[in-house]
Amino acid sequence: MLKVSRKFEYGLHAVVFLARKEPQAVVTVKEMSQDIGFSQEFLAKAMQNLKRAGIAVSVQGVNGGYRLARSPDDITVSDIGRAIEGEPHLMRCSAESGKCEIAETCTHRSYMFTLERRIDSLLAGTTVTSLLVSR
Amino acid sequence: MLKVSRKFEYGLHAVVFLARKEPQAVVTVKEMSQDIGFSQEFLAKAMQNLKRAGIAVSVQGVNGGYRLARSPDDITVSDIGRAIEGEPHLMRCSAESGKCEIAETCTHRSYMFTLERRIDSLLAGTTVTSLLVSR
DNA sequence: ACAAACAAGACAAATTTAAACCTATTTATC
DNA sequence: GATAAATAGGTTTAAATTTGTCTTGTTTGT
Repeated sequence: MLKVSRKFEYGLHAVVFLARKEPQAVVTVKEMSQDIGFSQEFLAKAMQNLKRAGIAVSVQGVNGGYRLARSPDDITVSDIGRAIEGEPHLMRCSAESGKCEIAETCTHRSYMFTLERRIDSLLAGTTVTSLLVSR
Repeated sequence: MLKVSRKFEYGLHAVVFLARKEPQAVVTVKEMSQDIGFSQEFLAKAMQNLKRAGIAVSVQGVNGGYRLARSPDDITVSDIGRAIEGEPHLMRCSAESGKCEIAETCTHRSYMFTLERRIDSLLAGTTVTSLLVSR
């Protein structure tokens, strides 16, 4: 219940990894995947998602790699989730009306949507910086 | 991102359906699936989960069916989620240490666990009764 | 006895996720 | 300019999960 994908885990680890480096340090996918122990190719896909979402910036060519596009203070778990898994949609009807057979007569949708927003608010309130301090 | 399974949706609908009936009314899976428009066989599986979790009570034989085991006030979205999809585990390492390659050296697990608990608290704070009032 | 209904395991189909493969492009260095 | 390191991204394969169906059994009111 409520679990995130492995790709999300990879991406989150990578962002935390980059956040621990000097602000503008460029790190290769190879280095990250070796340090973390994940599939290099698959982590590369996650990094591409993060790049397209404006969370990471890529540097091509030799000595290339990735760095964070902005301060860890300004990147949230919600941002990473949206970048890799798309918008939060607790129920199918939230993703697209018509996806649920009884959307018209359903009386509890609106409350579930509220719940969805509250969950996302929790994720949006968790910055990468807050993940850096070990507790 | 963050989506629940179809089985969960079916189960949630069924619980809300039962909650709208008189307290001890027994309803068949057939009636519920026809009213709601879901696969009868599959909804039956969801009902079995709800029964095992002590959320619904089954009545066998002719005129049998299901009724809620307790007041809608005392059934939460978290209960239904646990009954159908199991415990909430945002990350693999929360489900079982050793499921993640870097659990030992991972510094942000604990914070993610906190986040997991907070999300579950939101679900646990949403009773079926609160889903009944249309807004 | 019969029919309606739940119980539950086994199976099959469909979908999603994870991973691998391959080709192209970019760019620093020699 | 050639080369090698790296990202870009599409295609395909493999694995896992979800969804749905089928079948058999049990319970119980009529």
